[in-house]
Amino acid sequence: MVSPGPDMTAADWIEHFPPLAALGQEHRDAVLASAHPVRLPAEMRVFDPGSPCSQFLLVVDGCVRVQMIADTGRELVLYRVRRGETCVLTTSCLFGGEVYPAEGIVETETRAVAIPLARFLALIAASEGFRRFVFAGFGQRLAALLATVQDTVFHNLDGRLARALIARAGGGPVALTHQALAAEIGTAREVVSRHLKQFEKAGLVRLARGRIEIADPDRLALRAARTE
Amino acid sequence: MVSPGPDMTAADWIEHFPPLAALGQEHRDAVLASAHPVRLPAEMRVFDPGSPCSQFLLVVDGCVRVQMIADTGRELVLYRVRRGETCVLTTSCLFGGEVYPAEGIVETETRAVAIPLARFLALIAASEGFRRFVFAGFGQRLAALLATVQDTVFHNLDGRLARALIARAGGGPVALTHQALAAEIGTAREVVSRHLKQFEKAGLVRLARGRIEIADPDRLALRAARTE
DNA sequence: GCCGGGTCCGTGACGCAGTCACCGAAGCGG
DNA sequence: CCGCTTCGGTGACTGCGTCACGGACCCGGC
Repeated sequence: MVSPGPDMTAADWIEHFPPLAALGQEHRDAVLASAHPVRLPAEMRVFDPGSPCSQFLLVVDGCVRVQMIADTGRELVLYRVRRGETCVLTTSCLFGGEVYPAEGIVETETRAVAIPLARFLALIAASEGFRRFVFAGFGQRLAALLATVQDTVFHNLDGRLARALIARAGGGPVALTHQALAAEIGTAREVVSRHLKQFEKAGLVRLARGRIEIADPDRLALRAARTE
Repeated sequence: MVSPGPDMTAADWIEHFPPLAALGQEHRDAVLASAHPVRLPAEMRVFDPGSPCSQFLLVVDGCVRVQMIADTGRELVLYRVRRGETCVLTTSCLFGGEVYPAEGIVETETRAVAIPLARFLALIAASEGFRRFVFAGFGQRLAALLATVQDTVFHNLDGRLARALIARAGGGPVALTHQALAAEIGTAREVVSRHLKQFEKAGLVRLARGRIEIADPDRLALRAARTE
């Protein structure tokens, strides 16, 4: 599933990865000795529900999307792992000896450093800096994850859709399908289509096949702020 | 918020708490030196959304319920912390320096050992056994938490209610209000009332004010198994 | 060109779930 | 016995998810 990239060594990557660069020479050497640099192409499935988890992953560059999938096919994006971040589920599964409860998909080509479990545990034991890095990121991502869950369970679609639109299309018109938005907020494609049509009628967005453009950012932000 | 119990010393409690008993003499002494035994009365709010988190908590005996609350008043029980367990949110907040994103309510009088952050970090650094205990429990609880979330987001009420009934009333008739069941599965009281009435008509349960009794465990279990 | 298949979107009908407003019934303390 | 509080029941309405289907667009091959 995971293979070394052809053009960079572990040392190259780690040198460009701030959290590890701050580790201190001794532990950096330890990581260098056992870490595998990996290159993950876009669209690749990094893990599925039920996959065992055997190595710690630091994302150096790129973006991995982590989502749950229902039997019916409905999806819900939990979070994304970006440059300098780690995956809370991976860490948790490593520690608990569990299998993944969700799936991970590479969104844009990703470079990462994989650290085998034994080496990871040794680093945790040896380096306070490494512990701090792992656990602080961990706590922050879990908090964000719970906020997502709370939003999905308790808040209505209008606001959730507006927030997802701003997150995905806030920087200008962007390729984005109704299905992708539906997965983002855990609902069905038809529902998103209907709401988007309302937004368009209200002059908030402009729609084209496979593209969405925010027409009135201020008023859309107003909708996004209402969390009922 | 948290005060020492009057009748037991930290040593007494730790001696009766298997995970700590397995720590080895040296680290047990370290815990003894800084841990506070606490006694939490039923109904007490241990923490609220926004509370800072400054100490690690091991539950020696009793039960603490952890739940999210929406602005509208709707609730969702995330998990319970029982004998020998720790709270995944507490651990996560400690590591990440976050505030609690949920609230904790004591269900039955609870005894616990509180370990201040500094001592907790020292133990994590020093003892592999303690690390294993903390992180293994941690991973398992996070997995269970995500399963709860998935259930709430993707599955219909019938099955969720049946499962909640079995979990709460499976051991015989029990004091249990519709409101409590609604909070358990993250819905509204009226909805639970209507479904329970259906269950009663179907001969699955017997209802009385403030009490619910399972009349036909086998057929109720069938409903609980259907996760659509 | 134009034809065919795949992806994306629109829509109506329907059923389940959440909300609101209100009421009655059961327990409990004075 | 009365009044208060908690608990449960109900109808009307809205929002959302599901199903079924069809049309629109895109991109390849011919």
